[in-house]
Amino acid sequence: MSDTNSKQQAAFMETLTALCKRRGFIFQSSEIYGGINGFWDYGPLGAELKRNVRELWWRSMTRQREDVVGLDATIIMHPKIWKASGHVDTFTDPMIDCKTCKGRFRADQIDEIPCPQKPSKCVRDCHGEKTEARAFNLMFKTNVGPIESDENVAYLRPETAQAIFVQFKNVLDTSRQRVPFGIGQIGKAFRNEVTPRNYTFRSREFEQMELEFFIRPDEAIELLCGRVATMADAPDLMGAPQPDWGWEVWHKYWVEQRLAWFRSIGLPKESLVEYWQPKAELAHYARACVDIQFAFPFGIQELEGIAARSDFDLTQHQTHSGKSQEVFDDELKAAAAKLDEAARAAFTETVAERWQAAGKSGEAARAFCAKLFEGRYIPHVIEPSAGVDRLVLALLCNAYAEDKAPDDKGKEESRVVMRFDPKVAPFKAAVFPLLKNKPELVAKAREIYDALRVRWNVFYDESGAIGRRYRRQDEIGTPYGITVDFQTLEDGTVTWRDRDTMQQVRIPAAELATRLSAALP
RNA sequence: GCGGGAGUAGCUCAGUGGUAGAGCGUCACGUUGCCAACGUGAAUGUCGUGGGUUCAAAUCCCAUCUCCCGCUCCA
Repeated sequence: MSDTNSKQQAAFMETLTALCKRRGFIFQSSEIYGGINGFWDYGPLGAELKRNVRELWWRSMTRQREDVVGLDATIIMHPKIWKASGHVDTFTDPMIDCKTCKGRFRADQIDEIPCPQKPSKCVRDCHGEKTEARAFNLMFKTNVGPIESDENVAYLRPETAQAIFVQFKNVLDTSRQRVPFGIGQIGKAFRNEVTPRNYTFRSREFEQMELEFFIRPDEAIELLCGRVATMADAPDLMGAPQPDWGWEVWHKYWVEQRLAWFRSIGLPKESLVEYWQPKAELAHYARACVDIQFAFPFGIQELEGIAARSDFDLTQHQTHSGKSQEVFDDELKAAAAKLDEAARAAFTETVAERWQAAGKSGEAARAFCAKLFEGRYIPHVIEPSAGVDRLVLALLCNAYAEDKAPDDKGKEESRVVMRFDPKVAPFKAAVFPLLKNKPELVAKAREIYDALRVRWNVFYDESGAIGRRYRRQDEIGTPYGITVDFQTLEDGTVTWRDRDTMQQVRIPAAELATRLSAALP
């Protein structure tokens, strides 16, 4: 990024943050006490915008799908969950900083790690000036109960995913779902980031919208369908999921579904990047991970990660809790029952060879196959996990526009307009009486306003010249303006003004609800 | 964590030791027959916070918080 670009982009972010504050989208948390780093509040308009995003996600991911159900779990959970997930071990190590070379090292490894400046010596023995070992933990810590002790330490969840995994069995038992199916959740998560940066993009308290979609292991699909469909079969990813889809197809399916959703709420196709993490970048348990990225002014950054996590998470929780996370699949058992002894042995050996080629144990493969023949397995999972706050920020960045508009004398003036998709816009419409000092206009406008606000978030404004009121709504992204004038009193029509084109048409007031419904499916 | 810059009205900013300001915005009243019109009036500041120097601090010093930029970090 060039220096000039970098300055322009910083200036853009300053303009945007100023607008967000001035109009009540986003405030710094605890501002009157000097603020607190990495925490942000949503003002009246931001709260509406964010709520719309959550509602649209929830609707498309759970209510409009037969195969996904919802969950709303607690933020504080049993600390063993974070042990099982790997978060405690990875993030509670005491760390030592070297003031000389600026390196940061795990305290238990300073005898092994060579000094970056003088590799012949280990970090312990090098000349660098080092800090005391300090606890370095990205999880927020608290105590359950009023007494602070090591016995009752708990953590604020650093991700919402684990709650879904640990309630997997309860949801399966009560929701009448069967694999493949998903559990969706929206909720707060907390990470004690080293450097919160880029406005709300990386915050210490943030909200996630996550789906854990549980699928059969490929080997089970092979038993059921005879073969496993892959991307080479060119499956229809926007159509209905098929029983022979393996993890690869399911993973790509969710990438496509999610991209389509982002476009549906107003992010243009060209602003979105599908980034496939190279093998070396993947976490050890992940088979594939795609980041859906957005071209923010400060760089191309992740909005959502879609990971194929195999059976890692449920297996971890089965091991740590001692509670089986296996499902029973009677279709699978029936399919296996049709195989004779020799066919089963052949299948088992094929799987064992495949696993061994991938560096896993043949013994484990044989045990796994024996379970499969009984209809039992631990489901694999595809995880589309999105950040609500960074998506709201993307919508704000994407919506901001300055264009030229004529004033009342026909002179060109610059206009700030937030081009939100109507579905996410905080206010869907604004209702104005043309003149405030004409009681009959005010009464009619208020009548229309009262009728519309039953269904939509609608704004009423009577102060100032009409053009000024239009511009105020442009700046907060209200897509439609409805103006009551003298003709309204005669024939019941109003003017309907479009935010983006500034065109006006006369329509009967009775059609307003139909118009709004059409724009807000 | 390191280095640099910044913090004064809701926003953008001026003010370098001596009465805290401007533009825009907001609110009220009047005016106004469709794109930031006009008139009159009003509100809003412990000058980021805490301490120090001084007769006197927005201004000088120290500490601290927050924001921005560049490194570093980011399961």
